[in-house]
Amino acid sequence: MNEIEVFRKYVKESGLRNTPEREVIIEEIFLTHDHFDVDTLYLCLKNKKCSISKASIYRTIPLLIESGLIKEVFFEDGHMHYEHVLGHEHHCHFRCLGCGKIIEFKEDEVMDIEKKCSESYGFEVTGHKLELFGYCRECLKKEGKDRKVSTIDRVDVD
Amino acid sequence: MNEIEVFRKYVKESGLRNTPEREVIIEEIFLTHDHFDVDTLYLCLKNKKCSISKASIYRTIPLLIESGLIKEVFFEDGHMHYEHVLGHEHHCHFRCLGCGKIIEFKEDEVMDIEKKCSESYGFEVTGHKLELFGYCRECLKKEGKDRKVSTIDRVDVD
DNA sequence: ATTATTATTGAGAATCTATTGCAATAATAA
DNA sequence: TTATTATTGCAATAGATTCTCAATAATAAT
Ligand SMILES: [Mn+2]
Ligand SMILES: [Mn+2]
Ligand SMILES: [Zn+2]
Ligand SMILES: [Zn+2]
Repeated sequence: MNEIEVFRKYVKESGLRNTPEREVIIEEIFLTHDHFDVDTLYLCLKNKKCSISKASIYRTIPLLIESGLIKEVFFEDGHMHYEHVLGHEHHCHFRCLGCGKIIEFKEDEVMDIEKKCSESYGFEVTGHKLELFGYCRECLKKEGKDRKVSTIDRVDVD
Repeated sequence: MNEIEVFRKYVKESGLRNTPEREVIIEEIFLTHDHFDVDTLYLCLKNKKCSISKASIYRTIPLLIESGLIKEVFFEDGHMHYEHVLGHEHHCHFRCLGCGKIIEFKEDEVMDIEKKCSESYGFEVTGHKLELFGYCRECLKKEGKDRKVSTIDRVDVD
């Protein structure tokens, strides 16, 4: 089931109505794997001549979250940033405090924490959000700082 | 060094000036361990007759973050929520999607992830934010759901 | 197909959060 | 005590999101 089919199913089951505007929004969001915010999405569609009002975009976002197509990633510069979920493996985010860059990385150990938390507190954990802060390799080089822990030059994990 | 002393030191070293307004804000923030937002802080001080303008509160928040006294915790209901840091052990947050409750818990394993991330990518990791989502014990009981993983009734961890 | 029902749209107004300009005030240094 | 200038409070502003409402169109019923 692709993103459009998922949304159609969700819409039907929720007693809502599907519209071309919503499908255009979904298609644009799933075109790239980048993080996005309402304004860039709005301008992007405007440039492609398939302009959709901001109100409709704002009204569609909660539906896309509810249907599991997108999720909130981080709040920055006064507004929320999102990413699509379907077909995009779960990952964490590293934010460089030097250059502002966001770097994605995969990390399974958080699942252990989830499990431990379930067992210990009786929670049902359905998801998580992990963000690391610090300085990226480029910023460390630029400032001539040394990395704290290691000097190995690997990029692969797991 | 308590929070006021830390702030005085920070202010001096940064070439800023300390003011009674700022100390009132800090004292209020360190009165309880609760999460807070600008508006509740403002109203709280207003009720205590030590009213301080919202502009000053907004202008003080970045200084408190910079000096390491508070940090951002989560963005909810259209605005940021904070907590004080000094004298408050680092912890993660579990958010119940049922009742909205935020539950704090301690978790050391994230440090391993930080370390692994440093070593693998050459980042200098200075901090993290981990949030788990799901349903708390009370909400699970209310809905008659069963917990996924365990039925043990412990609350202590580590 | 036609009609009825009502969710959705777009435009702009309204609301809410956060920032900024400015004159008065007050913290620090000389 | 005086000079310097950061800070304050207030009001204006900017920016993000929600809301109002009339027109439109998706779905269900006929
Ligand atoms: Mn991402
Ligand atoms: Mn907390
Ligand atoms: Zn960087
Ligand atoms: Zn709950």
